[in-house]
Amino acid sequence: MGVKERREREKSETRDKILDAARELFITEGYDGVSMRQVAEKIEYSPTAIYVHFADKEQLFHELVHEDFARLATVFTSAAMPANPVDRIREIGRTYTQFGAHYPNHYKLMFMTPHPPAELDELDREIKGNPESDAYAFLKLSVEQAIQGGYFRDELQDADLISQTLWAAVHGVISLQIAKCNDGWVDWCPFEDRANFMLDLTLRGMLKESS
Amino acid sequence: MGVKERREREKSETRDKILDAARELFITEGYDGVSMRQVAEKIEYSPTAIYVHFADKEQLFHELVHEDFARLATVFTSAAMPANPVDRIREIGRTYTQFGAHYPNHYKLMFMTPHPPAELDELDREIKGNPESDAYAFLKLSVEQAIQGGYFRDELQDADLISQTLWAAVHGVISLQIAKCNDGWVDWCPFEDRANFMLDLTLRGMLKESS
DNA sequence: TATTTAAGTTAACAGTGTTAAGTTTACATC
DNA sequence: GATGTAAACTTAACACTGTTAACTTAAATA
Repeated sequence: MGVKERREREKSETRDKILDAARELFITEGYDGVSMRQVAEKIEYSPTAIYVHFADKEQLFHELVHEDFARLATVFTSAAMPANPVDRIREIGRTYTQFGAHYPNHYKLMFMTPHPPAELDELDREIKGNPESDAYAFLKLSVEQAIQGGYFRDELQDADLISQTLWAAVHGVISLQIAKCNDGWVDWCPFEDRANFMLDLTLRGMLKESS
Repeated sequence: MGVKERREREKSETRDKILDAARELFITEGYDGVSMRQVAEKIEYSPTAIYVHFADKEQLFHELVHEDFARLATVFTSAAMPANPVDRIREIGRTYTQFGAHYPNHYKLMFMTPHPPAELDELDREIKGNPESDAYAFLKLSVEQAIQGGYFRDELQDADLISQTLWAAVHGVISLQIAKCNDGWVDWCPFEDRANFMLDLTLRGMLKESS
């Protein structure tokens, strides 16, 4: 009676093939630069075969985004993260920055492209809020520890507000870099300088002592 | 001999009609949500008539972006801007935030969509660097005044780095709001709170006295 | 009046995401 | 072993996209 299992395994294998091909293309070519036909050709299936596994292009993309959210969270938890919460926040920022600089198309898909609401499924609800699989939750945990450790000024108590603002700060540097790196209007400072300065600035704005 | 002038005027009139129609559609529907045929229908021309005035969709979009850059700069200079450079920087941030919150699709086009390099033409070079028509130049001027006024910590001397980081900070809040406002993963704090906190944080990180 | 110029149109091409209908193939049941 | 069923996959097609080439039209010039 292992037939059903094998069939499911086979199905999820081609599903994964689609995901892998799509990821590779999306990363290099961007969302609009990739067609369903290209994805199909890469795995030597007909274009419509994809629709057996995914409702549409949007959902295929969504699936990848979720996978890579989780992967980013893994990097956060696995990497040698400092014990000190403030140092850890800084390290999260650095990791996040590198992720964005390294995979700009990927980053664009994940954080710069508005998606329709897209309800959370069962798996999502399991991941959400878990610091080991949810990057935002990991950041928030570190912020909470920094608050409890008395590192931040006393009036700063809202871990969500602080986390979201830190995130936005680093995201601002990355996304501006991706969207505007070669427009002629602004003479950009080196990306790394901007990223470092942003982290210094926001952390200094929150820390108790201006050592 | 005013024939040539009249013809040019007529041509630029239909050109403007195209721009106005395109703007209205782009703002509400976004770049990908608008087709050349829709723009054409709105002004009751054939789709290909647009190509007499613009090389392609990209350039039509580009033209709008430049116009609105200039318009934003006008708001900056015309509005009652505080004389104190730090207060002015704060006000610039507020104005910019409102612009983004009010015209998200517009903002997306201007600051969240990567464009090809697109060389500057004559008009562009005239605008660039002029605080009255170039929003970035206006911000940078205020930052320079804040540096010279001794408001910032002494090691902060690079007006470009500071301006770009301030811009990135506010941009981070706005763009994250636009791209991720209704994803289920993060329980977002109110947008205004995040924007205000970001301005407080970055300015506090730069100011001399932590009053 | 004939010629030129250029704005605007029609028809078409190659591409897109997606759907409906048909095929194939492997399993389950009689 | 023949028959029925389910589901992965394909073929053909639809309605759309941005864009080009060839044509029309109308006005200004010579």
